[in-house]
Formats: sequence, C-alpha cells, structure tokens
Amino acid sequence: MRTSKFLLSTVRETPAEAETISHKLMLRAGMIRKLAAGVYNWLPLGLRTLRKVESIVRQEMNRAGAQEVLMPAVQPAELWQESGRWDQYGPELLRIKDRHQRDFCFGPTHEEIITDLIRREIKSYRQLPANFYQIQMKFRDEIRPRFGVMRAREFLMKDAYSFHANEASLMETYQTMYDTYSRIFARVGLEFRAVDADTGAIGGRASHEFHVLAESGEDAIALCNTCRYAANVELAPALPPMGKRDPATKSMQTVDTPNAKTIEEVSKFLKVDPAQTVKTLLVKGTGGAVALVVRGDHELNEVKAAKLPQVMKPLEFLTPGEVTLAAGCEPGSIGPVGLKITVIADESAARLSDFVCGANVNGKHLINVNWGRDLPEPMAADLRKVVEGDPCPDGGERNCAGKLTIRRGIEVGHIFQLGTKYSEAMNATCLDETGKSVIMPMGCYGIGVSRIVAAAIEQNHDDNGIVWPDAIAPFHVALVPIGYHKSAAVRETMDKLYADLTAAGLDVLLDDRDERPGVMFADMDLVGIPHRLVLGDKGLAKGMAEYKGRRDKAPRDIPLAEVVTQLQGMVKL
RNA sequence: CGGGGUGUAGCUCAGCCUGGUAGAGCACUUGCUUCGGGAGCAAGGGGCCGGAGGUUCAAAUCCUCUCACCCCGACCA
Repeated sequence: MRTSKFLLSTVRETPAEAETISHKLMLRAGMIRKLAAGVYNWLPLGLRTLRKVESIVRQEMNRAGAQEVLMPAVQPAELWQESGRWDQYGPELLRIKDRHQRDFCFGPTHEEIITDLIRREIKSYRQLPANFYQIQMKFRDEIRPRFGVMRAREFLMKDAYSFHANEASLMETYQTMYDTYSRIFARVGLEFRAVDADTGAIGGRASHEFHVLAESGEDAIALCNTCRYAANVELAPALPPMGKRDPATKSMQTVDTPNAKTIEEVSKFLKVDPAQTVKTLLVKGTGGAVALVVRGDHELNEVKAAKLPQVMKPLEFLTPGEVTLAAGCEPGSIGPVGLKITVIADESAARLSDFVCGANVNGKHLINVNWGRDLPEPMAADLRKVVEGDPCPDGGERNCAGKLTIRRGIEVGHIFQLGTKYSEAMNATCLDETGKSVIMPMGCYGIGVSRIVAAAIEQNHDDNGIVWPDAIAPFHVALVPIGYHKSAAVRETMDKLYADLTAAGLDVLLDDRDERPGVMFADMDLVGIPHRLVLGDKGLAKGMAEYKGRRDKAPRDIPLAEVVTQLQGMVKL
C-alpha cells in the first residue's frame, strides 16, 4: 500500500473525549472515529489490525475443530422469552420493535439462537460433540460506555458454543478451548493470564477469564508469586487467619465520635489501626435485612456476599431510610452489637478482639468490643476481597506457601461450562446410545476481538505512539524514502523494495507523499509500524538502507541486497 | 438512574460574566523558500455559535425548554 492511496488520517492533537492511552492513540492514529456513545467507525488503518486479530482467532478455532456459522444480529423476543432472559436481562438488552410491533432485540450474545438452531439440526449423539462459532457485531447497551472500543456498546466478538452427549465430553472441549485461547493470545503477542472466574449473568459452572495484563485494566486479578494460581479478585478465596483469637483484655465502652463516619475518619479520630475496626454493611436478605461485617481495612466482595443463602441475589444495599429502621442510626454509626437482624462476619473480622465498631447511635462508636462477650459469636464466612500479600488459596487449601499479588487486567476472553442451563430451558435434546433422549450439556467461549485491539495498545506503546506486535500490525514494514519526488534513483530503488518485500509476503506501506521526513517519521511511529526502512541518495551511494525497529533506540544500516531476507527473518508472523 | 460539566471552523479551544452582528492555533487551498524528527513567509477558502422558544431596537452572550456528548457516583456505613 502507498500512503498516497491510503486514508492515513493522523491527528496531532489529542481529542478531548479520550481518557485512556489506547483510546487516544486509536483516535490520533486514525484507526477509529466515534459515531455515537460507544459506537465507532473503523477506518482502513484500524480495520487492518482488527481483521488480523480476527484471522488469528478464526485460524485457531478452525484448528481446534470448531465450525464457523453466522447468526442474526437482530433476534426475535420469543427465543429470549423461552430461555427466561427476556425478563432477566435489564436495560442492557437493546429492545426494538419491527413494523408489526413485534418485539426483537439486538443480540448481546447468542446462546438462545444457537440452542434453537442446534436443537433442530442435531438429533443423535453420533453428531456430537460439535462446536460452532461466529465472529459478529454484538450490542450491549452499557450504563456507561468508555475507553473507546475497550468498553463500547457495539463491539466485535467471537463467540462459540459447544454441544455434548455427556459431561465428560464437555470437559474435554472446555480444555481444548482453554488451550486454543492460550494459543490465540500468545500468537497475537500479548502478555496474558488465564484466571478462575465468576460465571456472572451467563450462568453455569466452571469458568476461566483470559486477561491481558495492563495498568488500565478494569478488573483486579490475584496472582500467586510462587505457584500458577490466578483468579479474578471477585472469586479468589480469602483463607481464614491462622491461630486463635486473642483473649479480650478490656471492657466495652461507648465513645463519642462526632462527624466521624468513614473508617478512615473513625480510626484517625480514635487513633486506632483500621485493621482493629470493623465496618457493618446492611444488605437485603432472603428473610429481612442482613448485617455483613468486614474488617475496616478490608473491602466487601459483593460476588461472595451474593452467594450466601441468607443474602438476596443480586446483592442490594439498604437505602439510608431502611438502615435507620433496621439499626436505629444513620449509615456511619452502624455496628453489630445489639442488632436484631442476622449478623454474618468475615473470617478476619470474626477473629478480632478488643475491636472498634459503630454503636448504632448517631455520632457514637464502641471500643474494646469482643465477640461472645459483648455480642453473640457471629456466623463466619469468607466475605472480603483478597488483598496484596494474602496467602495463596491454591484451590482453597494451604498447599502453597506463596503470597498473592494484585494486578490489573483487561478481560479479553471468557470460557464457561454452561451445563444444561439453556438446553434444558429450550429443550435441546438428542438421543444417546440406548435411544434415550438426553439434554445436551453446553459450553460457551467468547473473545472480545475489538477489545483485543485496544488491549494490545495498552500493553504496547511509547511516547511516540503505538508499537504493534508483528502479528497484528496493520503493516509490517514502513518504507520512508528521502527525496522520492526528487531523485529517480531513490524512487526506483524504493519501488523495487516495495515490490520485493510485498512478494516476500510482508505487508508494506510505502510513504510516497511529498512530505518532509519529520512528518513521515512521526506518522509511521504514531501508527505503530514495527519495522522501518529509510533510504535517500546518501544511503543509496553506499548501497545501504537504514533499518530501525520501532522499539530500537538507534537505526542501523543493512546492505540493500540483504534487505528482503533480513526483514523476512525479523518479522514474526 | 443521581450529581457535575461541555456544545462556537475539520480538530483543540478563546469570546459569554459586563448583549452591538465571529476569533486564535493546527488542518485545508495556492505561490515562493525550505527539505533526516510534525518547516517559514505570503495570500485564500471555511461557522444558521447543538436545536426550539422567549426577553430586547439588537442575542454566541440573558431566561426557559430540549437534544447530544463528556466526567464522577451507584462498596457507603
């Protein structure tokens, strides 16, 4: 491709709307343009990278034996009503009506559609297992789209759905997909981790998320520093503290804590360590309100809390008015002592002695509180988010002596063992060896294709712009001639290099604009082309082209005759 | 959904408080010079000041309504 025939729409100034680096760079490099909140045009440059990611995903899915299909983006409400999700899904589901006032939605995912398709097409266990995938635009009406294509409303996703005659077969395909995903992200050239995950709204049992590690990631993930344990913080178990609770040493007292409401304010006012305090959160329960108690320096893990049988799902906090009714005070002074509702304490909070908590009277707290003496022993459960330095749970046991590190990740893939959630609701069955009708267990496997593009930039950029991994670079090589329009020799040599490199299977961008070199260098760096060749009359006289890798500090000369072979060796496809 | 903010040239923004009929930089067009890290000079083109209504002799500017976009919050006890 020549820049004179390519929409290289770079901009120097950073658009006001962009916050994250990838969003800024995608706009500046001319990869995307916003059409509406969370809805983007892909320009030629951006589309080249998107297609390369897509192609890697497609190749690896095919290699794993999955079959590509294409399902409708617009889906009739009937199927969603059949699975029960028409009512379960909130405003995130974009509902639309056709001219006959029939209900449709723009598909946020395709479990219903594939289950409907397959229950009609597959009749026998002999046709199983089977795995179908598509690469398609999805629409989720996010509360707050942000970060460009990272959290967009319309986005390109690869979703796959597998069907099985039995659970063992599902496990096998699940493992194949786990391996396939690892291959995909390794090929794209990203630093990633597979982590244990919560299944969330999709439902089902086991699930793993694939995260690209990046500071700007929206998810916190817990990694062990010694073993291979990795989990989303939402899921990572906090092991109960070792040893026994210290004995009580002082008697309980009420103290005035005017205007001190948050843990920070209270611990500062009373000059105690936040770890010696507890916070009490009131949530809606299956039988009235429930008090959840965590240590002051810990945070409630809402996913864990919502899994308690006593707690309503999804987790909902009491409104300030309801808090006053249940505790007799405003939020900021609540404590577990004397509460008439169910109290559940986090393991760490239950291990405290002589601790500080709200007094259930506005502006007052209790000090030197002790479980079993000043209030009943609490029901203890794992309620908190793990923190940096917590012991590695390694499957819930203390088999590993390692400690957890918390890192940020961008979720780019998620695989689930769905089980029979959808096949049962929609009666997707087949006949087994004995001629008996069985419900097909299912798996589902998603990859955020457009999000990978943004995640790759978050992980690969510098002050001058994007630094693409070779595998997803829009072009592998940038040819920058000095004096293309002045020197016939430069022009002829560059044109020949362009032809030879292209013939060697590389994607080449020849900058044949009549621009000053500085402009061309800046543009090639900004759009992130990983390999650059510069050639002018001076180099030509020496028979040398100047090569610079995008990450290299300084350029080096390569004999013109060796350029093609050397570059072929350097570009990692 | 709650709170805050912004809509003026293709982009980034000034002008608004204190009404008087439209600006800068970048980008774009033309010419000359320049030519290895986003050039200089000169001349140009380009805006129903988001939309509707109101106040006024007069509205980008004041008032009301509306739409769009951005940010923050929805773990707070």
